Formats: sequence, C-alpha cells, structure tokens
Amino acid sequence: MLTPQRKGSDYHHGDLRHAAIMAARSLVASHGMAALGLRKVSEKVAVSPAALYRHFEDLEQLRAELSAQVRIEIGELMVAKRDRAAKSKSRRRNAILRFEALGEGYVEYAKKNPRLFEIAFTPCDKEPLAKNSDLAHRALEESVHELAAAGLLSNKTVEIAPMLAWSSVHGLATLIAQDAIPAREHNAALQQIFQGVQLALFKR
Amino acid sequence: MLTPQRKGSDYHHGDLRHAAIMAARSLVASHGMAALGLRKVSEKVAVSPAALYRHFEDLEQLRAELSAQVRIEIGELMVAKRDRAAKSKSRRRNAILRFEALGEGYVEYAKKNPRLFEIAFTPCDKEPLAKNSDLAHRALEESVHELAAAGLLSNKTVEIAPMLAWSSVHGLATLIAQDAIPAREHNAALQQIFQGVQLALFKR
DNA sequence: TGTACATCAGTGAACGCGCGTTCACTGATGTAC
DNA sequence: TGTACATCAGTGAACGCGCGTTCACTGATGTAC
Repeated sequence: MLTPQRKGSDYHHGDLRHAAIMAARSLVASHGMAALGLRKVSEKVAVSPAALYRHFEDLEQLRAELSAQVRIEIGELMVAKRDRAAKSKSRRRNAILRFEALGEGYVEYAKKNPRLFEIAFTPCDKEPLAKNSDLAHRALEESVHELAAAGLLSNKTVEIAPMLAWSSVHGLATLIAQDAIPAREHNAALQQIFQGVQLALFKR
Repeated sequence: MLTPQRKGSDYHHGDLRHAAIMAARSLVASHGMAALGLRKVSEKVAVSPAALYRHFEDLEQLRAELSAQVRIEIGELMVAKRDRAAKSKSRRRNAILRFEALGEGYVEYAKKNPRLFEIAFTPCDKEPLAKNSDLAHRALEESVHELAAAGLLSNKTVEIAPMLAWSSVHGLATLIAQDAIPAREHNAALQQIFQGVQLALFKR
C-alpha cells in the first residue's frame, strides 16, 4: 500500500495532481511560461482535459501551484548546497562558505532552469496550497545570523545584509536566466558579487 | 509639413508604426505582457488587423520593438535623473550623487511601470530595429568611470563595481516590479543597497 | 497648373486553430452489513 | 467472505471565443510630364 497508484487499471490515475504539476513543470522548462496550457498538460499526462478540474480550480491555480513548486525546489537546492559545503575548522570561514553556498544554489538553479526560474517569481492571482515556498528566504535569514554569531557583521551591516545579498544574487540570477550575461562570464560575475557583498558587510 | 499626418483624411494614419507601439505599451502597462495581441493593438489604434503587417513582420516583432522602446525609456529616465541630480562643490560628492541617481531612475521606472519593466528584459526571438536600447548600461559604465576619476575606487573595486551595482539594483527593481517587497519598504531597501554598494566599493 | 499613373497604406472578409471550461455520463473503488 | 451501494475520479463531446495570419481589393498620395 505504499504506492496506491498503478493498481492494474488505467482508469484512475493515482496521483494526477502531482503528475499534472510535473507535466506543467516540463512544459514550462522547455518552452517557456507562455506554453503552459491546461489542454497541453492534460495531453502530457494522458488524461482528458476535464479531469484536471478534479484537482485544480482552473488553469491559474495550476500555474500558482507550479510556481510554488519551483520556489520550493530553489530553496531545497540552496539548503542542500549549504549542507554539503566544505567544512572548515574556523567558525568564520564556515559561516562564509555556507553563506556563499546559498547564493551559488540560487544562481545555479536559474542557470539550469531559466524558464522555471522565471515562473517562480511571477505574481499569480491565486494562492498556492503548497507550503515551504519561502524556504530560500528563511535560509538566507539564518545564514545572516550565523555570520553575525561568528562576529563578522557590525550592528550596521547586520541590518543591510539580507537586502543586499538577496537583491544582488537575485539580480544576477535573473540576468543569467534572461540570457543577459554570456555563459562564460557567469562564474566571474558571481565571484565579483560575492566579493562585493563581503567587502560591504564584513568587518575589516 | 511638420506633421505629415492628419491631412484631413482618415484613410492613411500617418504614423501607424509609432502609434501601434504606443498602443502595445499601454496594453502591457495596464494588463501585463500576456495581454499583448495583434488584434487588440489594431483595435486600440482603430485600424484593421491586417494594416499592422505593413509595419511589422508579425506579432513577435512588435513585441521586440516594444521591449526596445521600454529599455530606451528606462535609460532616458536614468540619465534625466542623473543630469538633474543635486550639484555639490565636491567632485566626489557629485560623482556619488550622479551614480545614485542612475540607480534611483532604474528602480523608479520599475516601481511606476512594473509590467513594462518586465517586458524590457524578456528575451525575444526577433531583433528590434530601434537603437539606443543599451543606454542604461552605457550610463552605468560612464558613472563608474566618474567615480574612479574622483578617486573613490581602488584597482580592485573598479572591476567589480559595474557587476555589483547592476545586479543589486536590477535585483531590487525586479523584486519591486514583481510585488515581492511591500511598498512601504521600497525606500529603505534602496537606501540599504546604496549603502551596501558604497561600503563595498569606496576607499575608506 | 492639370492630369495620368505607379506606389503606398489601408480595408474587410475569411481561414483554421487551439484554447479554457461545462456538462451529463460512467467506470472503479472502498465500505457497511 | 460476498454483495449493495455511495463516493470518487475519470471520460468525451460540445460550447463559444479570440487569436494570428492571408488574400484580393481599394482609396489616397506624390511624382513625372
């Protein structure tokens, strides 16, 4: 009973809701958000268009759900990279490596899935049911606390840290996703931003 | 002959090309880029849909033209604000004020015209004919030179300045355009970014 | 200055298409007895 | 364990609509003589 789906019949799908979101995901990933359509999703999942109305109010809500799904993926990639970050004996160095890993994860997602990244931050009319879609933001706040606890931030810079880090990394990520920066410059750009942010924030 | 249009007849429009771009502009400004359509534009300009094909290859090229138009507007607002920036007797102060004015213009445009801002950086299949659409970027480069000439930048920071400034301001602008930051925090956020960028770049 | 004519910039009707959504329906499932 | 039945998750046909684009056309314009 671990997998209630695939009981031998094709009539009931088993987990159409999730399958539909993943179909939408792949549609947007390869053809952009304008290619997201209810009929296209239903075709990809091999189900009649009307079936989707058992799981989503309408197309707009499917879009909202996909958008939330992508935000979750971004957050998960970030914390995965953070937790895999090289460990150092220095507490300060550790906090910095973990901080950078978050930014790397964010940019990496945008680079690998530019069209999905786009939909993550496009405002929707409907609210998604999915939770955990603010994982990225919470991880950033935590990381700033780590930096502060390691004595790297002043009273002044601890205040501007979240906004500066968020804006600059988000800016780079959107520029990369929109193809505004040539691929060969991606790494240099990220290093420049890390340098800039750390020059701004850390005590010297 | 200053205005070749409006000769008394309605049959020939006079400047349909420009009018169409402006109609597209207002369509996107008030209803988002998904609302941009060839028929809607033709209706707004009071012309048959087919007429637009005298001036644009297809819808995609109209979109590219609008996108370029918006990039020009952004650049123009930036240099306008820069040239209107408060003059100070200190060369350094002047360079800083002009630098900040560029960033303010960028963010101001995104705040006032969020949907247009969005289309400015959406990649298009077609190349626009319009020129001057990289005004913003050139103005930023100039401004960094001014800062350097005023002795504010080191050899190291002069290199990272364009990327850091561009990313962080672009990031803030997109976050604002996408409604990810509450209006009452806009100003504080911009000040934090200015502080951060200057802490990073300027000699101390 | 007046007229013939090529060129230009529109019209309007039609095309086929894919879209989101609705509806009455039916097959499969799980539960109560 | 077997059966009746309510509930659930699908089907499939149809709807009306607005879309981008095409085509043969025509009215207006400007130029050559």
